[in-house]
Amino acid sequence: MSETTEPSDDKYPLRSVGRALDVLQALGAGSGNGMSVGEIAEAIGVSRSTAFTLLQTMVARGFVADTRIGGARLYRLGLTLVHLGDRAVAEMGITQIATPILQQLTDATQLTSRLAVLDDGYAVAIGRVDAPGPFRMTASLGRRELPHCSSVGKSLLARLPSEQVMAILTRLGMPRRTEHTLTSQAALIADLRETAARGYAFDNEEDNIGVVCVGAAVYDRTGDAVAAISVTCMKLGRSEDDLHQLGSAVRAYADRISLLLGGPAHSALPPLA
Amino acid sequence: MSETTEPSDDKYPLRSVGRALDVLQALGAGSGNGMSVGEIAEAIGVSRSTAFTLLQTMVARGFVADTRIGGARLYRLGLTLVHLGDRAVAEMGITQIATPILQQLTDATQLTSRLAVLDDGYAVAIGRVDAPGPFRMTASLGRRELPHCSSVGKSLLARLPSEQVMAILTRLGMPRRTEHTLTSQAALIADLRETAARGYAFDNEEDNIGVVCVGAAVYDRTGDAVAAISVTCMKLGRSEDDLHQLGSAVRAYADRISLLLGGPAHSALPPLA
DNA sequence: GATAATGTTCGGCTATGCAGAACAACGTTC
DNA sequence: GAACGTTGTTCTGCATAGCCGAACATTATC
Repeated sequence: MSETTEPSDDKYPLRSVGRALDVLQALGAGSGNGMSVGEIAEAIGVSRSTAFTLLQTMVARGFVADTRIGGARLYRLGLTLVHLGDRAVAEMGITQIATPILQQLTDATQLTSRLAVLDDGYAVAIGRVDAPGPFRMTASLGRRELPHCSSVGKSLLARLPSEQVMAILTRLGMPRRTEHTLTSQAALIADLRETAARGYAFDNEEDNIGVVCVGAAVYDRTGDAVAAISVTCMKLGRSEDDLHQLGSAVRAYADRISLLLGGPAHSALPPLA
Repeated sequence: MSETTEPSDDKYPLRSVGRALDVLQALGAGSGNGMSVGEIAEAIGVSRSTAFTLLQTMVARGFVADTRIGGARLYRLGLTLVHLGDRAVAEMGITQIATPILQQLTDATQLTSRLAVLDDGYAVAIGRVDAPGPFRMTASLGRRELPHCSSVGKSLLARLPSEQVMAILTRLGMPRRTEHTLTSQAALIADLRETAARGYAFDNEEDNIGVVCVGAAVYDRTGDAVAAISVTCMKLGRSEDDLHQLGSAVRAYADRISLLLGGPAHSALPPLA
């Protein structure tokens, strides 16, 4: 997985600020073993001295941590970011309510479960309970994921008016991730209709071969889908029936969260506008 | 809790970057309901137009999220920060190993448990498992906390050579937080000696009246205290004996994490240098 | 010990980012 | 419903903050 951090064409008002953010994203995309000044400079396309100055200011504030190792310095993401990320999640409110239910869902299914919201059209996970055991299924938080090949994305899109869905899909595109990815708006909207009817969504190897996710939406007082939850598992040896059974289980847990928010269960939803 | 975000005397190389980071910290310290351009401008001490430009660049990158509400705009922390915070924690490695044990500790004690490391002398939580029930004991992640009045802080300091401890204490100061806070280096070092001997540390209403924490250090292959765990509870009606019993329980769970890291249990530690 | 590969500092030119004021879009009040 | 106040947004010009390249310092490598 060689993610290249593109120097994000600085057409933004504040160049130095943009570059500072580039540094953070480069460190976030990096191998995790830290980066040297030179590496960072190259990654964001500036001179070493510029990168150095950027890093200095961010280290002073705890946004970047540095560790000297002999004459060299390695830079990594600082813990201030942990704090801000935690605050950002806390401000969303849903997380505290949902996490215990996610834990129950993971206990019941032995699968990694996630909580996600729609952000600017993207599906973004804001909570997670890892499956027991050393399985290390990469479930990162806060990363923007395309909604058309994600169970939480589809759960959330399913309750949106189709003009809005089409606007989002047009804006973000529907790139093919696997041979099962739905790449036409018509196909996806048909899938969303089914999803809305049954109350749970599938990602059937549409994002990664061999991996399936099952998601269901969470509704607040106003009946809007404000979030979605999902579980992730291996396709290997699971029948259609198994997946549908999993689906109604996930939907049941989602309904429990909706209940805590004062929202309706899926079965009590008003029809789509 | 009226935390004022001081405009952090811009004596840093890059002014605009420093201000951008100020904006993030202001949003993090804010009420959580979002802030307007004007509020932010005032908080960090710049003109409205400057704040506006700063916000624009950060919104474009997802570091800040904006929500229009009528003609007004409210800014809050963006989800990109969640991603970076998650990456920062993931890069520390310990978290994945420790979290299941923290969960067990919380299950066994019904108390909120935390995992923390020493960062620049400060104690910083990087993992947390909340107690069941709606108790809302504020346990924020990633915030720098003074080590002299924290059970995790004291657990970590206890295994450091006393010159280093004194250097840290001198640098950070030992402000009085409650009537029980240890405010002299001599008193704290005596406490640390006891802590090192028994393998668990107390914060006995030293940070907040009515709240006690019990912590224990986690050791890696090299025998260094790389992290510490703790539980937090109300003082109300707990005897000395109860707390010591809790202490040896926390120590036992910390030892389990050390074991997973290939490090020694507390009882197998070499004597201090 | 010489060479290479870093990290760090310096200085000068330029473009950048700053503030303040003008403009626009709302909400509010009488 | 019109005048006002408030807040978000754009504009413009000047000063300086920030960028690069090159020199210097430091540490690994052979």
